[in-house]
Amino acid sequence: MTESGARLDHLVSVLKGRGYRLTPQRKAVLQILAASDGHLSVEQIYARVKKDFPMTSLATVYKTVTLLKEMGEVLELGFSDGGNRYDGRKPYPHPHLICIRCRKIIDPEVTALSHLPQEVASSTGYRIVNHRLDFFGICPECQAAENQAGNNSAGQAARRNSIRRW
Amino acid sequence: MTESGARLDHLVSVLKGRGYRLTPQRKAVLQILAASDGHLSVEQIYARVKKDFPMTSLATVYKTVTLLKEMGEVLELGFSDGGNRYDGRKPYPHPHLICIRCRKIIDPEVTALSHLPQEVASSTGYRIVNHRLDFFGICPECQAAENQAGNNSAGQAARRNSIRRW
DNA sequence: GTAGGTGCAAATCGTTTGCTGATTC
DNA sequence: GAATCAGCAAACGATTTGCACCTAC
Repeated sequence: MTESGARLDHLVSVLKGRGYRLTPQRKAVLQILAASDGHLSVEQIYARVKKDFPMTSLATVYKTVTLLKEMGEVLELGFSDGGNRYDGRKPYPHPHLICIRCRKIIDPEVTALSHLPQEVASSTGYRIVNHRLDFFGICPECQAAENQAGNNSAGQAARRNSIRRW
Repeated sequence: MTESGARLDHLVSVLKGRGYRLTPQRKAVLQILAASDGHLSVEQIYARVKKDFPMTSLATVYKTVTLLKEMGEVLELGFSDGGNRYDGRKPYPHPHLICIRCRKIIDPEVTALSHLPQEVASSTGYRIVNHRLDFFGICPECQAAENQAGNNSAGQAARRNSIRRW
């Protein structure tokens, strides 16, 4: 069985185990989340679901994603500008690396972080339940594009206009 | 001179140095940011500004905070549920510890993190320009409150209802 | 005097919700 | 056959914006 197939089976069993119904729309969302690279927006999920179920509504996608999030089977990467992303394959805290130009997100390997929550808990008395580590930068492709644009004013304007919040 | 006084002078000089006018409303926002604990919401800033300038509008507070953010003099802690906070004293990346019950935010001491951006840059080819590390947990006060509430159903309902997104 | 800033209200946009008819189990 | 779910459209809430008037310089 494929990795995404196993993940899909798990999601289905968790859903049914809690007494939720497996509608075609939900199954489509689960499939997409199980097979994704882990950084989909709701709009992206919606677009892919509609290929199979054109009458699916955006609200249903939101409801399903929220349901999975509450069950701990999807990790929400929330951003204040509304560009939220969802990871249905690794629904536990892990570092992310986000390109501020093209919004691509990857999972970098970062060493020796597992002790940090315990360290913070010990020094502050807080009970740590979650954490998040994001790096923001410019991916190699966007760096190349910027270099190619050179120092002409059009390139500078493009760079100015691509500044985003995070 | 006090620390917040020095910080205020710095903010004023940066603003004027870039040709921006120092209006009473802006000065009030700068004072509050310079004197704050570093984790104010826009609404909190607005409420404090209005004590001195009751006719100040929320839009002006937003504009001033955005201006300072673009100048790199305020750190925005954006959250996807809209509860954004602003730090006018330490406008550079540093870890935060957020209570998911009362929303209190403190700056924990976390060791040996400065090498991480370089490590990620080396292994991925990204040019890292920013990063963010947040810990989410329950502060000692809220832990005590939950223990006092005990295992009665009212306490459990209170805990259920206080779950927030992050 | 004038460019820039303020206040107001309306617009924006991702997300949530109320409701009615349809569907899973 | 019910309780749950989907679709729709309206509501929501933080933030942004257009515009007419005002004011710091």
